[in-house]
Amino acid sequence: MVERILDAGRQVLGEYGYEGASTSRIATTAGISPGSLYQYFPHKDAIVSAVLERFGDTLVSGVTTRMSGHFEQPAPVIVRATLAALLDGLDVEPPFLRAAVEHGPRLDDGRALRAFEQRVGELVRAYLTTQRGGLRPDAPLDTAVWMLVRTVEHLTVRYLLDRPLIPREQFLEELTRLALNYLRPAP
Amino acid sequence: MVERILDAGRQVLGEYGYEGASTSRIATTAGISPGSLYQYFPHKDAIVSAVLERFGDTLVSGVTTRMSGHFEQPAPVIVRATLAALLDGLDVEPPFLRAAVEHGPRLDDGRALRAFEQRVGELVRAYLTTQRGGLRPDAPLDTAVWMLVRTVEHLTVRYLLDRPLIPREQFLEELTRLALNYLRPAP
Amino acid sequence: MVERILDAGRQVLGEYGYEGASTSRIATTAGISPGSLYQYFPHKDAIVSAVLERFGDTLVSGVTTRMSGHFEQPAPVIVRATLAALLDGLDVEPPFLRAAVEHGPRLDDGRALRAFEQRVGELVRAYLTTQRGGLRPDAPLDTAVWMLVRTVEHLTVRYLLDRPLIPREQFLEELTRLALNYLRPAP
Amino acid sequence: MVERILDAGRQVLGEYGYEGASTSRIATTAGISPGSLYQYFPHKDAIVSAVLERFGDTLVSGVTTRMSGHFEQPAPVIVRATLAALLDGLDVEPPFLRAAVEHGPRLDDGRALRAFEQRVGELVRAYLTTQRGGLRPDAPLDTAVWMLVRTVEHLTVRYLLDRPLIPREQFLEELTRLALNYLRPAP
DNA sequence: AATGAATGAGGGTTCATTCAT
DNA sequence: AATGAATGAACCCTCATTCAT
Repeated sequence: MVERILDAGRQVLGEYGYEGASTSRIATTAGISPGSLYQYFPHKDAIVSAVLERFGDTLVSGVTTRMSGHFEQPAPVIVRATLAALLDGLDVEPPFLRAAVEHGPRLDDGRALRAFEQRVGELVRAYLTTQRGGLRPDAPLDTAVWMLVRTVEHLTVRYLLDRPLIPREQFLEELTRLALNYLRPAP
Repeated sequence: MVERILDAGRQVLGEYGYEGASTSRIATTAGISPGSLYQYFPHKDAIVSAVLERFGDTLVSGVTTRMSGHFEQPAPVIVRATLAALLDGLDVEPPFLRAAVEHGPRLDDGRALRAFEQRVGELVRAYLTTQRGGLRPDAPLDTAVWMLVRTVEHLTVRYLLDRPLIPREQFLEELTRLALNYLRPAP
Repeated sequence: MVERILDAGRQVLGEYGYEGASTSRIATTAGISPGSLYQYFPHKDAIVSAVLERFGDTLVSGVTTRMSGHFEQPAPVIVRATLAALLDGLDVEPPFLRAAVEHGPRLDDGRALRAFEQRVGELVRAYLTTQRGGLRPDAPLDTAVWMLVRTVEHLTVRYLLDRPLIPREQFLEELTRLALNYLRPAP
Repeated sequence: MVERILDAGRQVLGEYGYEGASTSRIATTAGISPGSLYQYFPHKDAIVSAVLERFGDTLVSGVTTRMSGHFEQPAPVIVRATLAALLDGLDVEPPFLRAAVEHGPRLDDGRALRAFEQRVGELVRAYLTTQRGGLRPDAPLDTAVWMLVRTVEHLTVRYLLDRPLIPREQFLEELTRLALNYLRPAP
């Protein structure tokens, strides 16, 4: 039933965005009564927050899965593939994505977003650690991870929401470059 | 009078954030009646949008001013100084900054935000053009600008809102590196 | 307009009692919209409380007026007349009276009820002071007033709400006796 | 099981008052499920009513017990002792007492309250009958009983709920006097 | 008998917007 | 132009009661 509510919440957010996601709409979509929502969630924003959390989990899992087994490939290939996976995972209904980025930071104190960025950060950090050789030796790892995670996340989201006149392949190409060059040793 | 409304809107957003910025609060702060707001703006979000637009203008002006006359300095210096100016300009009341990034994209179809990014983009593009020599010759300029603008903007905002444990100097250092390395020619 | 709301509140409480006095019913009865209630009262219970307060004021005024100019009459006559006035003043729609006694103590921390009893207490105290001669000399005045006020109030209300098989004249007779005998000197 | 529900109801009313006495809270406290309440009571208020009825029974029993065997004592002594017993019996958690007096009259058509007052009335009537000698010969017995019962009940409750600055001994003294003087023969 | 998830009508309240003055 | 009282749709949430299991 929690599942049904989250599915409904996800669907309503995708169709109507955060403002249009009233509890009654979510309940109707889930085929239940408004009161039932409150058997499983303390208030509306907890539903939205949970939907975002699940979305984040799915996203990280998907990316991780798609990456597994390609770690032997050269850096540009694997990084680009990862970014492509992220781009695909975030390519959802714009109202939903907008709700995620506009309200995620506020809901449940940003729990869902922080968890997502935390997990992506771990992936990045793990990767960087294996690559230590080719990196600037003086790079502050924590800071670098912090920046890379937010950069790729934000650029991907903006690419999907603003639909700039940039071909997808070029976008991935450049984003890969941005990430890889950042930690390249000074010449 | 428009000015008075914008000042009030700015102040209210800074103190109460977007959710707390009711029309009556803005009117009271401006010393006028709620109804009068509608003589100058078609609806509430138009006020917020105009506040954001003015903020963006001020920001760009400030950064531009602070940059003028330093163009002869080496790239890392001038870039870093620009980013520092941006960081200072964005260092406002968190509720206001949050309102700007969470609601700016939606209000008036993102007009204020687009204008801001457009102008920052022009600065970046102008700079890159003068630097053409030291860049990857194959870099797609438009795309690069698009990415750089959004990257520095977002990282700066996140740095201010999330207050990660990264020293300001290091943050500026790394952000500068991220930007400069991106377009470095391949080795 | 406050007047209109109070009238409507009074009427709705009289017809439907406290439970049936929804804000929308009050607004409809007042011929205004639900939202307008909140321009004049912070929440529903403030309306009810104000209605009760006004009722208490009216009641005390009425009793006081009806008493004025009869102070030279013998004690039993004036006391009985006062009680009759109180009985008449409280003889309103039972749902209203019930709302007053069941919810008055809670609303606004019992403000309306306390004010009413306070003022009735002053009347009683004033009367007793003039009668000092015929009273038990050891009677604790404050305590006596406290008891008399609540006794006549409660018995009157109960008489009206429970409609016991006691003729009105007899009720007044006995209530008068109860009050007067209480402070009679010991034989 | 009925017993368990009544115990739970009593406890919940004592802790949370009428408004806080939700069926689920009562069920939880009783260690059963909400649905099971309806196997033994037709609706929530029937539970509250039954709790009040039981409380009234206990109260009357207690007072009666404490009185038995003191009937030979002089009137002021026995009356005062009875009132003291009543005061003690009513000295329970304020939320419970409040619930009893504010909602008792309404629940189950006032059944619990009427039963209580009926039984107290019988005690009073029995006492008065034995005292017939010292009373006003013209006193309408039913009316006198009706008034005395409600007077002592209400004043006692108000004394406990409002906590006026009246010492307990004085309160009992005066209440005793109020009751005894009422039926004293005219001088 | 017992469960407890599901119900759903109804509640109080907010606030952007309007419009008679 | 300026007012600000009035609007009213829409919101989130509660909880006594039901009923399939």
